[in-house]
Amino acid sequence: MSKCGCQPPAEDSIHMASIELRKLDDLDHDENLLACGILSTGTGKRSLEVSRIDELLREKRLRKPTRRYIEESSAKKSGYLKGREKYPVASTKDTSLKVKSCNELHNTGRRASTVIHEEKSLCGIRVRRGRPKKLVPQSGLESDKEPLSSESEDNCATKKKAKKHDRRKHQRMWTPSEVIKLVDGISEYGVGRWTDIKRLLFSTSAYRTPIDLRDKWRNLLRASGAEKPNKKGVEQKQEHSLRPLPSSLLRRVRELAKIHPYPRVRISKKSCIGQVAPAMHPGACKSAPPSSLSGRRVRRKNFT
DNA sequence: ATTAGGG
DNA sequence: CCCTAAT
Repeated sequence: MSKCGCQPPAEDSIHMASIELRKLDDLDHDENLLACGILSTGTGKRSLEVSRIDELLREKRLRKPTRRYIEESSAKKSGYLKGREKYPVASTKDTSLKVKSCNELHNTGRRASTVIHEEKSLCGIRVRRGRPKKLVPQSGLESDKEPLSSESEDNCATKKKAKKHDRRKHQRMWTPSEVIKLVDGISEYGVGRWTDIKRLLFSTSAYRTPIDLRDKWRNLLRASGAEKPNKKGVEQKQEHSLRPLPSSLLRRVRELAKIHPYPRVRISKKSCIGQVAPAMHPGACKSAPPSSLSGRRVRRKNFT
């Protein structure tokens, strides 16, 4: 009978133990395990068990847990989870850091190899969005994780083949529901209010920074063919995408594109003389009311 | 701190 | 997506 609740050493005791170790790389626990093993085995085949335990210990000593490994392992076990980070301030810190690094690199000139190395490792542990860290399960963010489909979220990311292509570390597919929500938010609050939209509609998303929303909107515009009427008769190829957007969405996007000057009115390169901003109809667009320019940072009631 | 634009 | 410049 094991009094400490540990399983008696079995064939795969090592495996189990390793898992345990990974979970909580703690010496105390390890010692507990050892004690448990000894106790449970009693005096019978003690030598054998002891040797096993010794092996176990050695194994542990050999491979260090490594926080990264722990994190990844834990994350994978729990399905990698869906949250990414918090989106907010981390980016700033990260950016500044990186910028500084770059500056240093430029300043020091040739002997940058060290710096480069540093930056690489820095990128490796970058916390901006890639690190699931601890993450809470989908407790609160169900509103976003509609039961629609796929939502594998993780495996469809970017790790597939691009390991060295720094750009696009990780992308997440936009689910139809997300796009709908985005369009919804844009139609409600107007183009450009990305932060507001993010806070209101994607507050639980954990990924999807305001910039992402804007980018997605840009892509939507491109996809809906609402941009660039093309002076010449060149027809826009519909770009048969692998993920054809629902026609309803397309229509909405087009509508929004009509009333929202996202790509900002194209001002002629040389002359902006006759360019008058096409006054948008008051009722059509709630965005950019000149009067609210000062107080546009109003916070909506947002529940956590 | 956010946004727009470009890569 | 990521980065940078501009506000």
